[in-house]
Amino acid sequence: MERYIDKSGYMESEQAILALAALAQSTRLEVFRLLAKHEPEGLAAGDIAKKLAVPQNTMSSHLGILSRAGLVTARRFSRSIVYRADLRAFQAVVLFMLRDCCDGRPEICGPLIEDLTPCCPPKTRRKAHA
Amino acid sequence: MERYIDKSGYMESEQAILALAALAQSTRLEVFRLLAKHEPEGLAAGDIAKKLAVPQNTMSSHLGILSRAGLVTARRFSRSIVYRADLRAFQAVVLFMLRDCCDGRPEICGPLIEDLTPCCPPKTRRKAHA
DNA sequence: ACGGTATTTCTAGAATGATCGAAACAGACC
DNA sequence: GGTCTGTTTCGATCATTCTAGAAATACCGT
Repeated sequence: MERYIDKSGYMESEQAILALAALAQSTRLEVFRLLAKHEPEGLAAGDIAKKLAVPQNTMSSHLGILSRAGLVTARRFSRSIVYRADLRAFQAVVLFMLRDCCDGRPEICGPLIEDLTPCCPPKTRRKAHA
Repeated sequence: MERYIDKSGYMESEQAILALAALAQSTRLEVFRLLAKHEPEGLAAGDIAKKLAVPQNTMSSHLGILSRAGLVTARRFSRSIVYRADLRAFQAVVLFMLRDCCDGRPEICGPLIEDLTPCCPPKTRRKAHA
């Protein structure tokens, strides 16, 4: 891990790896999807732990990892700490992954982007296939 | 990890975690981006190892992990084994992540998808910011 | 069959990560 | 201050992953 420092664009890559590693764990993946679903209100740490049936301290550790990865934000409301998914950060990771894809030949990855409409097809776009 | 088996949609989640874990490692992330850049021709295992300055056996292990995660495909050409990025599989992971996002309220994650045009803006879309 | 090239499997040591009990910390209410 | 509730930090254990040397496999040319 400390061997790739001299690569150009390393900082961004390091950030992406932090995010991917944070998501590559079942509990944390569920947490992120749960928080994405509960945008923009967010959810308190205890509620997340309860909902996913994980001890509070274990969940706290996971939330810390997601937070350090920049994928969630934490804000205190009196006693509770409300977590929210940072969808912009997630978007940045995806963009990083696809940045130089196909070396600028749209015919390769174009159709890929076509279908990237998860829950809400934007104005001028519609899903092309099943 | 063996505690979350009874969750609905587990198989898909397991697949996503496999992919995310595969990408959450600097060498493998570089490999995937390198292969994405070299679509659709692909690259031989040895060339990948050389390009990223990693021993062949270590690289082979990484390629095996990416392959088992479904993110790359391998095909033999005489002596060489040519690897290719499976961008469809990557797309599936992203779609899984965003599936139920915002619980069906387009105003939340709509703008997110707006900007998801990495290298090749599709027909009716153009990049909105720098 | 032999030698050479390309790649993978085997193996083991070092490093990293997950889990959770127990203790500590922070805020709210009386 | 005392005592709840909500959350995090500490510490220890257990499991997983990274890495690469050495050996094995697969294919090609002669």
